[in-house]
Amino acid sequence: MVVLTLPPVEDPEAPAAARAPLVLAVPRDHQPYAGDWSLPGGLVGADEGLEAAVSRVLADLARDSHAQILAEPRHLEQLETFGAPGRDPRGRVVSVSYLALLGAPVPLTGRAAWQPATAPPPLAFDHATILASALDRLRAKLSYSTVAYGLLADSFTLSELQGVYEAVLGRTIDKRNFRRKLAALELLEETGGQRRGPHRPASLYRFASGGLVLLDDVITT
Amino acid sequence: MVVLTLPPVEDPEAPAAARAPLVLAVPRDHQPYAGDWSLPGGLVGADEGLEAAVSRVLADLARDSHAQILAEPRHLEQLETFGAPGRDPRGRVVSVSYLALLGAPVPLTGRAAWQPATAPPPLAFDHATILASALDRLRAKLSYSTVAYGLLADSFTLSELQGVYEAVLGRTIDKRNFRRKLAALELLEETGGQRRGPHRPASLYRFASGGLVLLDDVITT
DNA sequence: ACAAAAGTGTTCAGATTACACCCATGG
DNA sequence: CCATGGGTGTAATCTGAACACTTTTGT
Repeated sequence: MVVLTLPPVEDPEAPAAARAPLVLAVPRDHQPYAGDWSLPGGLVGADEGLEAAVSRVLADLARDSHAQILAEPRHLEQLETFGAPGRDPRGRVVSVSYLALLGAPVPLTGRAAWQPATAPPPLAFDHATILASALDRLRAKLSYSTVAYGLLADSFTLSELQGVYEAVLGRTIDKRNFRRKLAALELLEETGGQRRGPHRPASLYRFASGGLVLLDDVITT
Repeated sequence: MVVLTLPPVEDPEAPAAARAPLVLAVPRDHQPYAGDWSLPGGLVGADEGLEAAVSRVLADLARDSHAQILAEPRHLEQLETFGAPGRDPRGRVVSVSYLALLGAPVPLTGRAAWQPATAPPPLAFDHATILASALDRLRAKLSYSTVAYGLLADSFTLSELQGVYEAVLGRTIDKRNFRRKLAALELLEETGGQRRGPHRPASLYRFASGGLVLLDDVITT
């Protein structure tokens, strides 16, 4: 289970790539790999669907961390399945990895913690591989779908949306071109609300079609 | 295991969509779903990797069908993992599906047979879902990668390559634009060989980089 | 008034589309 | 000599990239 999110913007002057994704990790205190971090996971019950097991793992995490929002990620999708013999020294384990996206790094009270996803601490088993595959998938999907919604609140400003693209793709995007392209795609609708601050207020938007939409091609501007 | 290929061109006048992909299927003679067709598969051994199990299943198929080529598909990749309880009435089964591509529908001597993938006979279990997901993936991937190589021989003419795109995408493509784009991508190299027939000989090409290459975007012409 | 982010057009280059004819060979 | 598929160019349009200033608010 790879749970990813983006930290809030701290230094607006910092390069886009500096706002790196965070991943939810749990420290291991038993062998093997004691002291390393691991991605949360769990066994699938004998009569449990894969999605059901994912929900259960997330619900447990939410309880342990006193962060209810973890139980309802904004986006959830299956990634790869890993089954090399020897990936767990204790015996044969096949793991079906899932990607969960959250709108913000909610504070966690338990042992789980947010770690930088692009430069994580040492990870147990083949979890570094699993994490890398999740990040690749996320980056690829930003380009041809609306997955960005998974990393935002229900309503958001155009600058916030642009910030998600910049943070995940690791480069800056031209504001005017970004907005023009977005307007042409007709995916967003104004909520009517505004985000206020020590500056001109920004209109809030939402994705017109709640969930994931695949595009022919691409936000690359 | 979804093994796909394309039939040879029969009527050059027929619309591109008429050359529909074929899928390798095996008739079931036991309950449940006796009389239906199923996708080939097998159990993963206790100390066997997933890829190793796939190779074994393919090798068995190749032996039963007297078609050695089945054991070495041109392309192989993991697809989705299916684990809903009740997908097999006999008990809990989790299936990791794989996509294998072949350059041609080799003749089969055993019980396995080629079936039209887009309008298959009744399929057992959730195999229709698995097949549909494989076709979706193949179509999507043609647009942003060189998977087409999986459905061709080692060397091929530009018209054959174009035929793969037309058959899988189900529409015709302009010959001159297709070739111009391909030239710009610099993915192909001439083998020096020629394909002869009752017409001007065609130069043979191969993909310069043996395997799969992902493109920024797209052959859409 | 000043700082901060929101919002908005135009120009240029490269890419994509549409479109039709001659060429080389086998039979 | 004819049928068959192989191979090639150009003009019109669309799309993507680069680029800077004015507006609205909070303090």
